[in-house]
Amino acid sequence: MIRRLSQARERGIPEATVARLPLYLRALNGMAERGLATVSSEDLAVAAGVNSAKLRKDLSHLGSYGTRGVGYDVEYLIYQISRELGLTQDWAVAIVGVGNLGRALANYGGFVSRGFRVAALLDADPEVVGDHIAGLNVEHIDELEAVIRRRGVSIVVLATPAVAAQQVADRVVAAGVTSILNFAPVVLSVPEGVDIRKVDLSIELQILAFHEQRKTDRTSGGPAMAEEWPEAVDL
Amino acid sequence: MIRRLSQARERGIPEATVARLPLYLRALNGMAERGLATVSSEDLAVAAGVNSAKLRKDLSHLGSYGTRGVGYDVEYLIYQISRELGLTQDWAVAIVGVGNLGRALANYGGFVSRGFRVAALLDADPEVVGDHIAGLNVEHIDELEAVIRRRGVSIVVLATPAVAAQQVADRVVAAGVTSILNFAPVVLSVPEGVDIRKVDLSIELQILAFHEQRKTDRTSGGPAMAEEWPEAVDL
DNA sequence: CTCACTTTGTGCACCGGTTCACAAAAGGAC
DNA sequence: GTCCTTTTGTGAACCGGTGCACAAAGTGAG
Repeated sequence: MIRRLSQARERGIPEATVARLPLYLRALNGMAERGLATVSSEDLAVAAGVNSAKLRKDLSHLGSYGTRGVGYDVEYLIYQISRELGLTQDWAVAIVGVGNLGRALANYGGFVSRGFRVAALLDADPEVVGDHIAGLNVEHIDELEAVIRRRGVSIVVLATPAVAAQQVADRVVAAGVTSILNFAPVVLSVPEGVDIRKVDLSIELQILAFHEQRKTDRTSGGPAMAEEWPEAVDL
Repeated sequence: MIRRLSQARERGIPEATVARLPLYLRALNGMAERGLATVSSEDLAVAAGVNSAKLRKDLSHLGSYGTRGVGYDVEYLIYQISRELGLTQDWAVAIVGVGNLGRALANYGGFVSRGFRVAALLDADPEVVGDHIAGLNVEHIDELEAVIRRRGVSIVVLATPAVAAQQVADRVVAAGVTSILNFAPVVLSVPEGVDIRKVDLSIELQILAFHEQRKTDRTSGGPAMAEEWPEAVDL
């Protein structure tokens, strides 16, 4: 029996689906460790914290890998998702900026585990250059282009101060890198074709604060709406 | 002239808008520092990296704070967004888990700067308890409930290992906290009414890898689609 | 074989969010 | 005052994503 692979995934998986595939993968790995051979969309959906219809639609974008009346083969599905995400190959990652966050990222086990390998740590501070962190030698930012080229770095993680981020991003892009994970709290501008993902701790907290405020407002009467706003507010 | 405040924001600001307000706020603060008095939606949109129509619609959810033909008053808009996000009050944050990531978060300046104050650091490891980090004494996780109560903690940041996260989340919720920022790579289950936001470094990398693979696939011909999959793949 | 049961894959209606495009409003020149 | 310019605020079309609900496809019992 021939699978119509090119039919189902001929062009483009929805972005929302791509963002959930790692979630499914993590749940599936846990199941594989516990020795489960097959799993229903319902069970996997619960484990991943999503709706089961959504899960089935997501998986249908990769191809028709389930068996009606049975479910999905855990190992096979792990392989298919891994391949789709590109985790069957080895990605060399460079971390720029070895402050507290950069250090944390370098030591973060989750990076190394599946497909990703921290291939370089770079910093501008001569005080930090030469340090050994997570088995790696911290190199000077001047070496950026050479390191990217020599070690085949294709993903760069920016953990620099905000002021340095754009400048480093420009050099990284010029060196041919097209995937950047940015932890600096700035809006980076990069040419078309370069993918940027942003993780912003303070934004996450502010969103939480908004909802928290709503919750507490509700219990203590409506908000006081001043017509004039306090002129001497210190922001 | 009386502003119809309760009209525009009578109930609920769209979630997508809330997520962008911190972005606008950051851009506005930069402009205030540079001494700008007013700003047009176009300029602010560019600084925040969004479409100007979207920005205007977002701001219109807070009220009608612009002046046609002129733009927005920078200071006034900063105040309105800050108030809407709940940043005019002081939020006590506890960080649970003082590993590399917890340490990085504790030292992260962006937390303290606007409205947030790290009020406690907690860990289960006796080796770490008693350490001084970022001017705070690391306390034992047994003190969790007491610390939350005594210091009025309303937001908890989870930076624990994955296995401990759910357990800590349960205790935190039982202690009355309803806002959690989770860095552990697990799907937490919490009762209705508790807000969870999740930051997952490895998921971000996997999404980047997916797009990176697409880009490189395109340059080196279509992907080779094996009908049989390698049986002895090591995942 | 047929029948009963399970579970996938998907058509379709719905919904939140984005974007365009423009009327309404404000300011300035005269 | 009128006219022209600028920029906001929003109606309406559009678009991607969600979830219901069900037909199709598979298993297993008899």
